[in-house]
Amino acid sequence: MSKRQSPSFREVAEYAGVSLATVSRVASGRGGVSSEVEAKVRAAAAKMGAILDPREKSQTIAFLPSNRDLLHPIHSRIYVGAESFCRTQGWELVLQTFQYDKNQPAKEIRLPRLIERGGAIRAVILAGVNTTALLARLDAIGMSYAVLGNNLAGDWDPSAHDVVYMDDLEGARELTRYLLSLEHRDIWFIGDVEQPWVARLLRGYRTVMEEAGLAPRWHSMHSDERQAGYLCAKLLISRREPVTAIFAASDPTAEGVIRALRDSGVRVPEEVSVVGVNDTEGAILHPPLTTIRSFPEEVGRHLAELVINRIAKPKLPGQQLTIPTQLIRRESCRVLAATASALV
Amino acid sequence: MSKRQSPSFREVAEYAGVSLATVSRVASGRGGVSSEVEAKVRAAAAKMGAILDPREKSQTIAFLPSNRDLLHPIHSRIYVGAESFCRTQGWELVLQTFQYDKNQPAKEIRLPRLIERGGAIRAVILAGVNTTALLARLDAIGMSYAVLGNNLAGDWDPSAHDVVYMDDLEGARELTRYLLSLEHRDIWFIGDVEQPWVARLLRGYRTVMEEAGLAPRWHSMHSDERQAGYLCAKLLISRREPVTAIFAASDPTAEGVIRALRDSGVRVPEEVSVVGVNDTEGAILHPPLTTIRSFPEEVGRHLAELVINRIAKPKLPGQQLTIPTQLIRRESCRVLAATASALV
DNA sequence: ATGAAAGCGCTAACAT
DNA sequence: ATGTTAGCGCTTTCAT
Repeated sequence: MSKRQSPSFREVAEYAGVSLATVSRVASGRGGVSSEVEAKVRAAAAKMGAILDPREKSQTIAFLPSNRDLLHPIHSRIYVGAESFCRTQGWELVLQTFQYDKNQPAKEIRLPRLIERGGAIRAVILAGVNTTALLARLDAIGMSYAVLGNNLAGDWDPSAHDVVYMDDLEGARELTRYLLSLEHRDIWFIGDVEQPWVARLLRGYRTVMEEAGLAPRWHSMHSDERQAGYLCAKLLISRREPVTAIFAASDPTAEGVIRALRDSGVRVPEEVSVVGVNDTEGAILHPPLTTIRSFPEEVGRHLAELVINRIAKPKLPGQQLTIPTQLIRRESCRVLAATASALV
Repeated sequence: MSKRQSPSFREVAEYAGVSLATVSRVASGRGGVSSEVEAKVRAAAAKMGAILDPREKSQTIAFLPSNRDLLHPIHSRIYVGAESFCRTQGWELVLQTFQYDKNQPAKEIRLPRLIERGGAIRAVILAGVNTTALLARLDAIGMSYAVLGNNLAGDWDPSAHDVVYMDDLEGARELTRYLLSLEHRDIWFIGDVEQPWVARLLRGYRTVMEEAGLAPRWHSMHSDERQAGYLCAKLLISRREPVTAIFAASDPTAEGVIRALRDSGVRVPEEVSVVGVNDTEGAILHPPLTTIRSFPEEVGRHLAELVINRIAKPKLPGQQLTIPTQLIRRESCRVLAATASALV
């Protein structure tokens, strides 16, 4: 056990030429201190290596996949990537699921106790589905954070924050272009459009379809991803919609779609091509699924890097980073041949 | 903010009829206090609702899936089940992956900082792959815990601890019996036998095979589960081993097996039946996989229940709980018909 | 092993 | 807005 003790408030006070009470006031953020004196105190503390905020002692960062019941594989993998980077830097990373209402104003959000109270947690990585109110809440308590940009609902200005994006918008465009390159024209989009990232995928799909002079068509269902895929596909079939390819908003959704098609005697990819998103389980489906890979471990690594950098240099302007996706061509798509879809 | 303050050491001292210093000594565990006086102090503190151990203030439990690089879906789901139970009881649950050497003695294990230091964490749930040294370490620092029994290597006495088991041993027996009931006789077991839970599955398989007067046969490979399945199955094929059914030690392993068989032109289940374990991805495979379901959320719930109970009643004898598994019959198995396996 | 008393680090109350 | 002073909660020292 090292005796490494940080200088006391009394010592900081002497060094800064102020009273003990003033240092205490600065440290507690209770107010009643002029900004000049506060700056003087903070400068003194920094120079002496004194710790005013007990959080500075913590070497632990929190990873919050907010507002998700289950622990999505993507988020597990983001955590794993972030954790392993943290470890190399001497930091530890704990994960805690937590929920708050999407309409809750900043002040009313009850943060996890480790974050709210005491100096247990030094900084936060936000994943999951978040609102700007949570960012405001963290700002208010002076907690540093980096955030996964994809799932942040509503309007906000990313430039003021440390943000990492998975480039699913471009991924969706690439996927759609790929289907077009296979001569498909009757391409449907299936997913829960209420989810912000699905809305963005839809946007990418629409852009490319419209640029190609085609009518984008989609069906949305707010439900379990897999089930939504199954039910939406069944619906398309029963309505005898013209369709030769289906863009599913996730791999599980694609799995549901494929199962629905198979149950209805429609062959994949011979009659209908199917693509998914994220490459979470595409490799083990039958047929193996064409999808876009989104490198969650890499995303986690960068989130960790940004937040650790933020801790070291609080004044730094916010950084934004976009991780490209990669089209993974497997066997669930086929060039649209003379053998038209059974459904047309 | 409520003013609920716990009684001070001074008050406890007065109540117990000892000095402030003695209470401080008891609280810090520094020693130099007779056991009678210590008991008197603790009794007084308990009666007054005073907090001697700062951990008592914490309402947060840690979930440690130890020694696993990735965050296995099973462990994610155990966490989710445990977290949601904790939440209903007013507790929070944080997850942290952490590694230690299997040969490390208790004293040398570096625990996560939140657990080692300060009063951040009240108790621990151990999942992942653990050694008895970690249990000893937690005992030494007076940290309450419950442990997932399946993955604890080596000899130990469960009766002294709070343990939850997934009954994979009986699951393996049931699965083997099921294959026997389909007339299979040439049944191979594939998995990484170095993993404690795989060793137990193998034991269940062997027991039933031997009771049926059949020779158990297995192939082990220390590798990625999926890849191990693929390579072991390929090996069986290339060696032209007689085989009509394969017991894979996990669903991913079964997926590898099925892919290897398909790549070699062997049809599942027509020529070879395949089963998996844990039902993590069996439902989305093709053909849908017969497997045993192990209810990880339920396991998590019970782990949380045991550890919360332990906090409330530290003197209670250890409790052990076994969660049964369930055979899930899907389409990857077939009654062995006159059409003998292509490999025989 | 225990207590009395001094000391440390911080907060709170009060004064200006 | 800042300093002075008192006080709280706990640890440490020293004496027995």
